Amino acid sequence: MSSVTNDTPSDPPIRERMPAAERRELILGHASAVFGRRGYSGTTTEQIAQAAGISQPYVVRMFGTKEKLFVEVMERALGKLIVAFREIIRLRDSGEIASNELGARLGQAYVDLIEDRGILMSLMQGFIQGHDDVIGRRARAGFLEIYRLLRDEAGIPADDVRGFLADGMLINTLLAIGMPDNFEGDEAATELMTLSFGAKLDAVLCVASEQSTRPV
Amino acid sequence: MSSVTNDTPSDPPIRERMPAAERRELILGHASAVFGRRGYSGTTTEQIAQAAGISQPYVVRMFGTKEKLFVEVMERALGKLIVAFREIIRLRDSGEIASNELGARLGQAYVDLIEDRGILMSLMQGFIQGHDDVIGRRARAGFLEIYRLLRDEAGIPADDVRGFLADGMLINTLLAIGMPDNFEGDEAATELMTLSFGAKLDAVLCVASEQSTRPV
DNA sequence: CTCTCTAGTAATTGATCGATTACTAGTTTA
DNA sequence: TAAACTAGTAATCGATCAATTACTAGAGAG
Repeated sequence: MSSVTNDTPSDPPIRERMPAAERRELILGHASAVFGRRGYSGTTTEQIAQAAGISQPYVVRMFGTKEKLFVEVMERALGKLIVAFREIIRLRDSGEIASNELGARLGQAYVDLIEDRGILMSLMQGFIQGHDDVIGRRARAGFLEIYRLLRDEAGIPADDVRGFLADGMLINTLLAIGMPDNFEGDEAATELMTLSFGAKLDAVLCVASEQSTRPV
Repeated sequence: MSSVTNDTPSDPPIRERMPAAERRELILGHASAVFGRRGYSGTTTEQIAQAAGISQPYVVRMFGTKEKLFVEVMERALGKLIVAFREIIRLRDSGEIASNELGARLGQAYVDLIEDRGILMSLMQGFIQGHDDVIGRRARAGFLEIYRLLRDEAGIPADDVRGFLADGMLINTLLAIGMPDNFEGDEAATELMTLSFGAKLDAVLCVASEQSTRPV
């Protein structure tokens, strides 16, 4: 009797048995969503297990500890962000987009990642966990990796990179605070989100209404 | 036998007995520091009690629940932020500072609040807790309160307010990730912090070295 | 001096959570 | 087809934590 409470990542038909590598990726996806919403300490391995439709001990045994799972989630998120940015830089290098468009396109690539909210949110939850020895160290390294990527690989002036990251942190904060799901037509909230999410606003509010009415 | 492990807020000589109102404020100060570092779920009432030099049940009984204590910490932090901003606006209204300086002075007022890191950090920990019904609701209201204050009372154009908040969120993230305490001379980290903290960089690194070598 | 608050603690409790152990069913291989 | 490995679960354990209870000491009022 597998009473399963599935979560965001587009529930594929519940399969009973699955190669470890595939199960691993599935767990990471759900863990990303739950950690992203509830934070590291606020998330239980049981919540992740339920989201992934498996038993709690299996989650723990596959990753060793909750902490190791969280670090893997962070690394996966960071990896996806870096891939997205590098792709834009590649398009610039190959002349497919103009140099003066680079910043805007990178910004769009960032906002596009909201679609899977777990990516940006689990990263942010890691950033906020700076006091933890192992998570904090990984988070700082990851943050600086992004900074160097934008400055050195993309060739963006340092203070523009700072501004870019600042915009990103505001976006993260608005998502983490749950503004898209709970603004209830508030005029100030609407204005601030319009300015922050730009053309992606519709998508953000759409993803919000999908993901807000769910358990976990 | 009062074996006391005091925390940041400039340890006054340990007094045995104290009026409730005074004790309350003392607890709020220490709770702000601990919640700011470890987050809501990551903090135990015992850690707050040790920081404040009292017993764990006393902490709980004075505020009812951990959640109520956290909300009070948030409200106190928000209050201090608003007071700081209103003071700058008042100086502008009374002509003591020029209108075109307003943004810079508000920014400085924000950065000055880093001195007591608990204020900005406990607020940020609240922002990140958007999924929680009661904390999230309060956090959203507080965030929008700051937005309206800057836009309507200070009269700053909406998109400049957005930029201002973005800069603030980057500062918060750099503090929360523990960059000032752990950058270890890294070139990129130094550059980013210089750009973000500006003239306050020295003070930030100083507070860091004071507050990093402590328990809790 | 004693009565009565007020400020505080020690002890404990029930719930929760991460982790471990011991098991089972399904799949592959020889 | 039997052996060996892989994918999974159920049961449980020890630790931790917020909260409650029941107590004690000190200060002020009469």
